[in-house]
Amino acid sequence: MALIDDIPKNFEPKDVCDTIYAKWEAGGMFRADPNAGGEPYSIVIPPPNVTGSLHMGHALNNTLQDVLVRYKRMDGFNTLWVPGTDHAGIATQWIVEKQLRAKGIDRRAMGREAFLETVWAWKAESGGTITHQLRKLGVSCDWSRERFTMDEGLSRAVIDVFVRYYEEGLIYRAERLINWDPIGLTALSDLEVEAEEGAAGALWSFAYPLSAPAPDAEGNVVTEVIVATTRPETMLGDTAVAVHPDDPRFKHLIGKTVRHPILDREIPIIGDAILVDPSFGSGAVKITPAHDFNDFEVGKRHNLPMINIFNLDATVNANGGPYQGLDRFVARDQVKAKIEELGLFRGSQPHVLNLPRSQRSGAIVEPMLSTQWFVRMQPLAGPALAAVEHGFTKFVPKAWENTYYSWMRNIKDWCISRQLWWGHRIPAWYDPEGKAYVGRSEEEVRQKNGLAADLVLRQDEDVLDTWFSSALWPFSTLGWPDKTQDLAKYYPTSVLVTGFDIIFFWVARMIYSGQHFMGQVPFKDVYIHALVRDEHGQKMSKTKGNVVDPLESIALYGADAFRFTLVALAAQGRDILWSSARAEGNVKFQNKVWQAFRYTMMQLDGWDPTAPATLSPYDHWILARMGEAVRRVRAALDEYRFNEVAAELYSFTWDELCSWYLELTKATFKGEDPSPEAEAARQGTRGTLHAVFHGLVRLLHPIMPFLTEELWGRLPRTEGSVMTAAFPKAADYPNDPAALIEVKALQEAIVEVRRVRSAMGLADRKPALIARCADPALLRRHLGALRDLCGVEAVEQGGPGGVVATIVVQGQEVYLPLDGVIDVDAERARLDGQLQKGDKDIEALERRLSGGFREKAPANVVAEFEAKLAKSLDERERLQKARAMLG
RNA sequence: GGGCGUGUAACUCAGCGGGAGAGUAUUACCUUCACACGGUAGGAGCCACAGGUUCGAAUCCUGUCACGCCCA
Repeated sequence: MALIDDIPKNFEPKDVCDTIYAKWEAGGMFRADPNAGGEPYSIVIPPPNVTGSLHMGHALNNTLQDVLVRYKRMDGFNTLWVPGTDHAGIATQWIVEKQLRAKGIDRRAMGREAFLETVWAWKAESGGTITHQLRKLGVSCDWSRERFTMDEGLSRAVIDVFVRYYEEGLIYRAERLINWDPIGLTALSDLEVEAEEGAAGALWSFAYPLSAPAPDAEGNVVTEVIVATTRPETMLGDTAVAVHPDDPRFKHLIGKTVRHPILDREIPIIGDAILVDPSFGSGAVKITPAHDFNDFEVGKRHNLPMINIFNLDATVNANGGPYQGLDRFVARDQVKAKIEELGLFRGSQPHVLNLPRSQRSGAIVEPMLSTQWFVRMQPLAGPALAAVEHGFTKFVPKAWENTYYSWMRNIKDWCISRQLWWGHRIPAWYDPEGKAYVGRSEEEVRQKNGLAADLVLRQDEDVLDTWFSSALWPFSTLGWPDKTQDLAKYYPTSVLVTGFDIIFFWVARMIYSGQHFMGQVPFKDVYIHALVRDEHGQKMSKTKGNVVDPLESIALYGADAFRFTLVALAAQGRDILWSSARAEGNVKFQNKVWQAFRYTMMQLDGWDPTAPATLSPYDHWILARMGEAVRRVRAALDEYRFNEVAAELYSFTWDELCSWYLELTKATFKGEDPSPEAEAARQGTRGTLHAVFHGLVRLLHPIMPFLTEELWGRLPRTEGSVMTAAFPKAADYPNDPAALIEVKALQEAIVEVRRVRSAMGLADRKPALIARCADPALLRRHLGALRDLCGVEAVEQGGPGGVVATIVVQGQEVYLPLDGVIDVDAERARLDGQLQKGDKDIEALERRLSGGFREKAPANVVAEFEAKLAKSLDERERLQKARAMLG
């Protein structure tokens, strides 16, 4: 039975992918062994939300990591890719709360422990979803090392870090103005607040009456100070009015007071040059230190009282007097009405402002005075900045380093406590007086502080920001704080692959955490990829408007073509617009590889690697081209130029291997010549076909793992999995300049003959043509190929005569007698077209070569263009002669 | 307000100092024994606009316009 009979006519990913993946996983092929040899190459996965499901961003992110890991694994590195998931505190807690609410259950009513049990149950139920979806993508991560940010080991790392930071004075508890989410009822970090830009608001002005009228510089009596605000309700918490100390309009009022028109209190007028811009608004500013970050700073500078006017749900509290109990926006309207009623309203104008919103709940964030835990950032940021500045960690593309720098240079202390239940509980205990003790456990706290056994301690109710644990991911997943083999072998990791949206949230925090606890940055490179625009409809809506589900895409195109598409689209830039047309094109590519393989297998029937074999120029040529392709693919992979990897594989496979080499081998196999020379040639070509496919399958593997595994299993003389076969080296494929020149000449001849045929309206191979030229040696060497690829049956020696079409190959006229085949007019028209095109070329080249080009351009460039011009001129001359002969 | 990015063929995008590229779509011809998910040949672009640097600019610089993102 012939080899090809075993091979299905088409590649069916559905039928084989799951089986292949299961075999890899069961075979332990993803598993890393720190004791094995090889230079380490390690990656930690950006952990997706444990209860999430795979979206296009994950698909891109993990495909790129898998490409790198598979490449390095094949290339002899000791490779580890650590997978895992993130507990995603706020997001997960809210999902579960919502589910409970649907059943009419309130989490507070059920209590902390019962609630956490419910969350764990939900995690158990849905937690496997995304990791199973990742498997569909073909990722080769070491599932035996899968981690979860809340598992025992990582929790221990979190507690340890908290305690160490605390002991070093890098974590403190204090009352500060923080971002408060009045719907989620928790503090947020600065990063969890997003600005809703361009919200329509009003700049609303009112007057504070002076407690005692005062004369101004010109002696006029001043009775009020006008202030403007976008949040009138906050006047309930005003504790000052600020003016610029040099503003002649107000200078004399500094130190005087105004009367609060609603609440019975005096408010000082202060001078503050930092906050007040005399040219903005009235030049006077109301100050609400407890509900505005700028005002808070003013309050600290001037020792102002800080009056909190809101409850945690952003209703007005007792300090708001008559408005107590009202929602902040209801209170706003009532305050405005009251001011108008009091005759103090002084106008309003439309104002565009940025509304701070909670990233999770969408609530308008309220700055609130609150006691929370913070990480002191300055001491950590310094070394983290230096690490990138000195290149210990490199961002690719480099431009992202500026983003990192600008954030790190202006970094503020990080509020890490969250008023949630799902997360790492803060390891702090309070005695009845409220004094905090920090330690790894209540026992440790008691022991360390010599607390009496009967002293009641109460653990902090709050949990840590999820990113606090994510920040430790590159070393906590490797076993830290224990000194593990994994840690010794695989830290620091080789590269982090992630999107630019979490440079601040995650990348920066991992860098300083790694430096602080491991003494080394956590990764050498950070590859920042674009975001796939689709599901939020930002740009995708233009064409389809639909969310693209990676699992649907995998079902539709197969994981390999899907991955190939993502890689091909992964060029530098900020956006990737998913293109189903590209995906469809890559399904065709996948099929092309399959069909080329079928052809190869057909020809490998009768291959005897031990038989005498000689290589044709075509064999030498494809091997040389293969070497070049390997060189380029490696270079592109090494520099994270993923789209170039895909483009190179595509064009080598299709445009060189399939379009030329496979076609050229047909002539070799068609000959029935039984001579030993002919048989040796056939064996040589069989060996070359095998060598090329043996290399190509490995070269394609990192991007198309399933297809290549399937092919590898069918290709003779392979063993094991392609996953662990060596990645091709350029040196495996000898260069052969003579073959390159020879085949280039042949290609030129074939293309020229085909053009004549096309222009004459002739079919590709019929009728057969004869070529005639002065020196037929070159063409005669390739008669088989000429016959096969452009229907030239014979090459004669001779000149023009009769009705001929003329082409120029390698500077030699080649005549194609066309007596009785075409009329002269058609050839005249064709030559005129050729000449016109040639004239355009010559004109462009002459223009380029004029001016100062010869003097100023580098010699090699000058030579290159002069050669081009000479060739074009020569060709034109020959074509003109041919044209003249036709009259 | 500060910073960054994008504007290239009908569509989606590469290229980012040396004669304009890919996929899809499109035109003509071809049911050739790997592949019609194919083959052969072609058409299609003042590379947003205006200046400048250079022998040479889609590519570098300046400005303008449009769209997008980040930070305050």
